Amino acid sequence: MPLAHRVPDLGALELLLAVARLGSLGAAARELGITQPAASSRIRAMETTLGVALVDRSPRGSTLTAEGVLVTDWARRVVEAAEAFDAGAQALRGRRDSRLRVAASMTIAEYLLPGWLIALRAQWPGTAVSLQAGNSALVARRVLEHEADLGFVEGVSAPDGLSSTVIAQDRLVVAVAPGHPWARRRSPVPAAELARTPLVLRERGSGTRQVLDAALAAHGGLAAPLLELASTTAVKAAAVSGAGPCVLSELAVVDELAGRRLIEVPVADAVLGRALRAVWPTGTRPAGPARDLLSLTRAPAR
Amino acid sequence: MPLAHRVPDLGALELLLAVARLGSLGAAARELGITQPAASSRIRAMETTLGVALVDRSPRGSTLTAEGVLVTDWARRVVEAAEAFDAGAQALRGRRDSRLRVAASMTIAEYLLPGWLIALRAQWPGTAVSLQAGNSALVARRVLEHEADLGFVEGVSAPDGLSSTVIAQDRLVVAVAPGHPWARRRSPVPAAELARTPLVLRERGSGTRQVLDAALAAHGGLAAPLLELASTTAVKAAAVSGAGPCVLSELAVVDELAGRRLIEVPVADAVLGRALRAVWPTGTRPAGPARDLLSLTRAPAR
DNA sequence: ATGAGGCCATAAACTGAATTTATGAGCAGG
DNA sequence: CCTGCTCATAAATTCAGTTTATGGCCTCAT
Repeated sequence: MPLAHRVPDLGALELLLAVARLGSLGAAARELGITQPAASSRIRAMETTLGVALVDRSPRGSTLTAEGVLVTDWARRVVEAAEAFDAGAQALRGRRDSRLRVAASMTIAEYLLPGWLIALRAQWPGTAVSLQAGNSALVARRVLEHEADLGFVEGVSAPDGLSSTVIAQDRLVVAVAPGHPWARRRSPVPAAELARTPLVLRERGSGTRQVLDAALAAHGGLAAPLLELASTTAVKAAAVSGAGPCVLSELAVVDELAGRRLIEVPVADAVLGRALRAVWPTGTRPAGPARDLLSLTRAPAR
Repeated sequence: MPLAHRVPDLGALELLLAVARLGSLGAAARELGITQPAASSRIRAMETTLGVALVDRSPRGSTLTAEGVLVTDWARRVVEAAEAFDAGAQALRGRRDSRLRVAASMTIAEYLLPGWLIALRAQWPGTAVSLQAGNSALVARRVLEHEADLGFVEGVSAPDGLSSTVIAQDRLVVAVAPGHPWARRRSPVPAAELARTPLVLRERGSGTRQVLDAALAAHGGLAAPLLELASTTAVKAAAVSGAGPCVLSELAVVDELAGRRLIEVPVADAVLGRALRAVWPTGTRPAGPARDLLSLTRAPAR
């Protein structure tokens, strides 16, 4: 039952990617700092547990089989997720003495920041980053007190005393399980109907909840929630299992929408957009590493 | 340097998710079939290597710390990628005697199929699936010869002798590295300019190349390629490192676009869309597991 | 209050898997 | 025909994760 027994470990997946890239077991082994027999043995172990030949070995190198190409592509996605984990974890560990101290809202820290950190590392290696995640008020305070060099918040406007630039546009999405009646609607749901429908929501006080409250105030205000849950994950899980419609940041549900575990329900007459902003103390322009990071996050025309 | 030493293994990540969900080390251990001290030790090891406390332990259970929530969310993405890997790998191993034999083009097998398989497993557990990946001609042949119950191809029209339904709309995307002049263009690139620009492409004969050839035939035809590479991955890598513009399926570059390693360049006057189709022998309607899978893949209005 | 039952931590022995060292065999190219 | 690359095999070693066994802490119910 546990996944870990059926999926090769990260080291083996990384090795497979190196073999694919370098075309040789031995070269891949050298790159990863292990010996060639170890690499040979790991690849072989992988092939036996998967039941598929992955590489064609020859006296002048190894190339992937057709199945190997596919497996390698799937492996790449696992390794990329692990890289994002690593980038985030390093920032979380890095503390006060870091060259770049970042404070970010949960949503941004969770979905966007790891990617930025990977890009930052690629472009300016050696930048030590520390991350503090929390709500908008915490981010604002850290930046104002110069405990953070750069902050990231989602919200309609920037907190007092802070300059900001919009780096992306987020959007709240109404989503339901595929079996829900709204999943088959052709026309958008009127905001008033959304307002009077019991929803699966985060608890009062979350940023998402506040935006939703404001957007539906003109349409009669939010009905009593169907469920009030403490985390984005719990809200998603409830909605996927059919509890009812949920409202979450687009960033939080892209995967579920792509995998059709949730279906987006268009809404009419309500503005559910919100800006994602980088913020810094008014007066001081971001410089050094903060400026580098900012340049990576600027949203293009999309 | 190797990633595997800094990122906890999949078992530990899975354990962390179970702890988050169940609120207890012991309960999580039971679910994963290990003993409580083992779970305690793994979580502790994780905390020391990450340098961050992840769970608040108490005599009546364990809850995640603020950092723990973030780490768990990042871990979830790794585990989800591993689940996709597992689903794909199982289908690759499953052979002739499977209840559902699928043939799919590389792009679909790589990006879409694992998600479908996970959904299929969730909704109809115990369906044994076998997967054969290859080009359109191979998929068509397997389906015609009843070696596969269902096929998935990308292309303008369905192969002869096969019925089909469009399950999604794919699109070829022109993308460049952020430093490329086209990345800062405000106006779309005219098709004629694209046609006379040397591009980074897959080798002649690939589906992507064929669609591009057809689309640009009316605009002077493709210029000699800047680079001709054998795999989608190689094309992406070349484009990311600034070799020049590449043209790839939208599915292949969503991650790079989201992480701003590549920038999409809009193109005027050229139709770069193509349908993704499920195909089956004319006459026989998909039934049983094939029908179940088909129902999962039908594209909604998006 | 006091015992029962949940939770987690610690210690020591065990097990097994991954690794290294050492070696051999096949193929290309000077 | 030797040199240098490739990968495979075998045996010894090392190390990490696990289990078994125990103890402490807290809450709840008697």
